[in-house]
Parts: sequence; C-alpha cells; structure tokens
Amino acid sequence: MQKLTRAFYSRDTVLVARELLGKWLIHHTPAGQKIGRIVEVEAYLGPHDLASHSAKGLTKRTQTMFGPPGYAYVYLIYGMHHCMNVVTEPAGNGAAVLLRAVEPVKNLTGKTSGPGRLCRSMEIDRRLNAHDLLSDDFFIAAPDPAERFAIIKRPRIGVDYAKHWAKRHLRFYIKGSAFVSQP
DNA sequence: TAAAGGATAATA
DNA sequence: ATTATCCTTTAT
Repeated sequence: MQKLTRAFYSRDTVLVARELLGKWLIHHTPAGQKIGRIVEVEAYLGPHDLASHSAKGLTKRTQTMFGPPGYAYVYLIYGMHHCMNVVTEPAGNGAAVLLRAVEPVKNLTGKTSGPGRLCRSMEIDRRLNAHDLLSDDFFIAAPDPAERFAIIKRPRIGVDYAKHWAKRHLRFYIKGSAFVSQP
C-alpha cells in the first residue's frame, strides 16, 4: 500500500480525478482505522468553472481550495451534510476533486454512497478542512496490486445553476460498482 | 417532492 | 443585521 504523493495531486485535475478511482481513503479515528475505496468522484476545475466554489473567488471558505495540493477541503452543505474534496494543481489554481462515493473496506457503518453519507460514515467533518493528506491519520493510498477497471464519464450532480458547465462530463465512476450514488 | 438545517457571502 | 443560497438526504 503506497501513500499518494504531493506530486500526484499537483497534476491536472481531470487526470487526478480519474486516478483517484480505486484508491483507498484512510482515516484514523478514536474508534479505529476506517478505510473506504473511492468509486465515484467529480472534478472542479477552478474559477472559470461556474460549478466550482472557487468561481466565487478567494473567500474564507474557498481559501483551502486555492491552497497547495494534497489537502482536504471539507465544508458543510445544506446545513446538515459535509462534502469532502481533495485539492489539486499548484497553489492558486483553485481546483479540487469531490469525493462522491466509497465502497466499505474496513470499519465503515451505514451507507457510503453520496458525498454527505460518505463523510458521515468516514467521520469527516469540517474540523478536517485544510488537513494535510500526506499526514498519517488521514490520507489516500493506492492498494497493493493495482486494479484494472473501466471508467464511466457522466455530467456532475446538483450543479444545474452552472449553465453549460453543468453538461460537461466531469463525474467519473467505476463501471459496474454497486456503490456509486447515481448511475 | 419538499422540508430540514446551518454556515457563508452578499447586501444594508 | 438580514437574506439568499447551497457540489444533499430523508421522509412524506
């Protein structure tokens, strides 16, 4: 099992999004080590992408997104759910990958499909915002034998306000996985 | 299908 | 200080 490096995250967001599929999200909590296999992600490209938070410019909330790559961007949505993103590309680009669904590997309880439920079962909340994903208690790693699978491209979810950006195929998931939130 | 819920950013 | 908005989920 190999922890992903800073260089991995600093590349093109779409590339990182596709390569995050099949990787393991690992979180050490007081209750024990939790592991989920990433099966669905979305790419948010930067300020020019109207669906991205960074389109609003640099604010208190989005500053993590504009920071260096390999950090977690966690925020509260609709007052009751958390969403977890991974910052990509060099600092200042404002790009990130949203984690939408994982498959339970270890110590996960409840459903793990959908950004809110993913965070609930992985015990992610906004205290983990700006947390370094190269740390030892919260990180992403490649499982030992690299797997082979087909990747499906679809439009992103919940971004109808973003005009033509809503139509772009920036959501990726593992073909045939029973754990994706929306086929 | 709509209500819930709270932080955030824009407006005043 | 007030309001509109939000990368969702759950229950009616």
